[in-house]
Order: sequence, then structure tokens, then C-alpha cells
Amino acid sequence: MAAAAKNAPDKRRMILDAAVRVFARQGFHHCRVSDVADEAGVAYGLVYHYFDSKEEILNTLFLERWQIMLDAIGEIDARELPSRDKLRSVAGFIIDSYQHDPDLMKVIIVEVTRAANSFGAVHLKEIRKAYDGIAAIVEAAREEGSFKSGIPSEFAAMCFYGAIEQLLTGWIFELLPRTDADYERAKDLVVEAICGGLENGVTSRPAASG
Amino acid sequence: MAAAAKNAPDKRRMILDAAVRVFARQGFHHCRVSDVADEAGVAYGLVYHYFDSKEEILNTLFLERWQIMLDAIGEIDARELPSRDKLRSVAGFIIDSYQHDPDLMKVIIVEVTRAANSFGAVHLKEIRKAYDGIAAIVEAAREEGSFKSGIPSEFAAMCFYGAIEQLLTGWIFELLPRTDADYERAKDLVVEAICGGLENGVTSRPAASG
DNA sequence: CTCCAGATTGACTGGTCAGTCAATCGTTCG
DNA sequence: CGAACGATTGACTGACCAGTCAATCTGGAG
Repeated sequence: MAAAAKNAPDKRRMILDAAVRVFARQGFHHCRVSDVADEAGVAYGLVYHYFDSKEEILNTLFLERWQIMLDAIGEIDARELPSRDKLRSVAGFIIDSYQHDPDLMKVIIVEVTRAANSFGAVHLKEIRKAYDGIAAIVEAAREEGSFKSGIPSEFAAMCFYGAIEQLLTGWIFELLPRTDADYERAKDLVVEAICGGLENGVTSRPAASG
Repeated sequence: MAAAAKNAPDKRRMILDAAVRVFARQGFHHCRVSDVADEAGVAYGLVYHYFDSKEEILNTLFLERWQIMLDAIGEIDARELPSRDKLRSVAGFIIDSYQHDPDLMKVIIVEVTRAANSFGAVHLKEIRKAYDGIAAIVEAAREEGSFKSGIPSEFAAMCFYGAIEQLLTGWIFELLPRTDADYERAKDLVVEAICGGLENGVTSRPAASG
């Protein structure tokens, strides 16, 4: 069986990967299960051999990836780093995730985290963990005095996460340029914008001049 | 006919208002046209007397309200005000809109501006105008030197708008407190967070010490 | 009162699609 | 070989629902 798993293509995985492409292209509601099966090169019925329903496919994709992000946030928070650098790492992780697999991130954001009436409500607990993780980083910064005490940490976390998600939305809608350099630059810019602020002042990093 | 319009309830308006409540409660995809008709206290067929399709109802709701917001942004930008105060006015307008009619704003955000695979793509041009309007405010601030030149204005606009929309999302999901005082406070906080930044520095307003 | 046009009604239709299931295939083991 | 069992197939079904339409109502004009 171990040998079989090595030789045979993992059909379950193929279905999940195909679902990412189909959901990203057509949206969860505008595609049929047969589209996913066709994209995976697999018979219709096999989808139901591995998954109980169309929704379970999306739930699986979301939970799989979201847990990785939650782990990353927790790991970043545990490092010995200035708070700004922690937030920069979180932003970097999310942007890297998009750069590495834009279809998957599109599906997760569009079909789950922003879908208040369907999957968003189902996974609210998990989604909230990410906000809480970011808020914890901000809270530590407030306590040590590097961040303003007047802005509640959970409020700041929403602003920070919202800004990042909006950047991904800009890329998804092709409203923002999408070269590797743009992704890389965005990591610094979003942290500079949210931590340092848009206004001229003294809090910005002495980064490259351009 | 003028008298008729005065006496008779405007059924078309009743259908639109009912649609807002139904779409907000169940989501566009998870409700039936008959739900809207029932909520409006109107026969099923009358919905199709006033609208060509279920989608047209949502399009109408979105365009009606979005145009008001675009007008508001344009009007705010034309005022003689410091850039930060302009952004504060934009944030205030959007938050007031949510406070005044949370169902409508929920529908617009969840079903349109964040629905990349359906209505979001259809109305991308209109959605973009809002980003551009905010970017224009930021751009003027950069030129006069009050905002950092290192952060592109369209990038800053996405961060600012994203932060606001995420706040609304927090209220929609009931993750953030929703008293009148919270809404009022959020207007200042979001501007302080994005313009002044989360870090301690010299750019924050000398506001009340709360 | 009659006629007309637009408003209103709700039963019905046509198409779509998620999910089922009986049949077939392929592999392993006795 | 052949039994056994999971993997795989795809035709089929049952439910659902957007949109149609012929009938009815209503109110004003002549």
C-alpha cells in the first residue's frame, strides 16, 4: 500500500488541486462538481468517493491552508524580534503565499474569509484566530511602549490584516501590478504604511531612498 | 399619477428594501426570489414586473448606493481641508453609511465589492473609482509634502480602504463592538492608525488623552 | 357605465445540478 | 484460479428555483 501510494497518482490530491483552479476561475457557486472532476481528469462519482459534498472540498482546502498560516503567525510571534519585524514577517508570509499559489489564496479569501453568509460564518472561529494572533503581536508592542497605547490592539490588527487582504484583492482584480518585485516591495510598503503611517514623520525606517 | 405616487406605496422601492434585508440575512445565492417577494409582501411575479432578473435587483442596489459614495468622495476632495481631515471625512462617510443602514452596506460589501467571481468583476470599473478617489486625496498630500513620497498613492489608497472595509467586516461578523460610541471612535482611530501609524512617534494628533 | 393600460397575481415550466448507486475495474492474497 | 475489497465509472434521479405568462384587478378617462 505504501508502494501504491508512491506509484499511483493521489486522486484525492488531484481533485483538491483541480478544485482550486476551478473555484478560482469560476467561483464556487458558478462551477459544477463535474467541472472539478473534468479538470482533475477523473470520473464524476470519484469526487464523492473522497468527499461528502462539494462544500467539503472547499472546507478541506481552507482548513488545510489556514492552519499553516495560523502556525506561521504563532511561530513568528514567538521569535525574538522587534514588533515591526514580526508584522513584516506576517505580511511577508501572506504575500509569499499569494505569490506561490495565487489561485488557492484567491479561493480562500473570496470564497471563505470574505463570504459572510456562507463559509465565512462556518469558519469564523478559525478566521478569528488569525486576527487574534496579529492582535497579540500588537498588544506586546503596546505594552513595551513601541506602539501607541491609544489604538486598541484588536482594532489595529483589523486594520493591518484588512490592508493586506485588500492588496491581495488588488492583485486578484488585476488593479495592482504583479511582478515579483512588486510583491517584494509590497511587504515593506504595507508595514511602513501601517506601522509608520502615511504621514511624514520620524517613525519610518531609514530604508533605501527610492 | 403624482397623487398616486403619494398615496400608493412604491412597490418597486418596497421590493428593493426587502431585497436588502433578505440578501443581508441569507446572502444573494442562498435566497430565492420568492423570499424577496414574501419579505416585500408582494406577489412573486411583481418582482419581474419591475426587474428583469434577480441579479438586476442587486445591481440596482449597488449602483444606487455606490454612486452616492463616489459623489461624497469627490465632494470631500474638493473641500479646502488638510489631507488627513479629508481622509477622516471619507472614513466618516463610510462608517456613517454602515451605521445608518448596516444591511445595505453588508450586501454591497459581501455580495459585490468582495465577490471577485461574480458582481465584483461586473462592477470593477465603479469599484475602482472609489479607490482612485481616495488615491487622489493621498496624491495631493504627497505633492504638498505632508504624506510620505515613498508610498505610492494607489498603494496607500488600498491600505486605507482595506482597513475601513475590514472594520465593517468586523462589525458584520460581530467581532468588534457595535455601539454608537464605537462607530464614532472608529472614525478617528482608523485615520490615526493609517495616517499617523501604529508606532509611537510625532505624527499623531494632539487629541484627547483617552 | 365602459374601456383601457398598467399593476398585480401565482401556478406552471424548463433547465440545471448535487448527490446516488449499481456496475466494472484492478490488485492483493489464499 | 478466484474471492474479496477498495477504487473508479458515469448514467440517472429528485429537488430546487429563476423566469414566464395568462388571468385578474384597479383606477382614471371619456
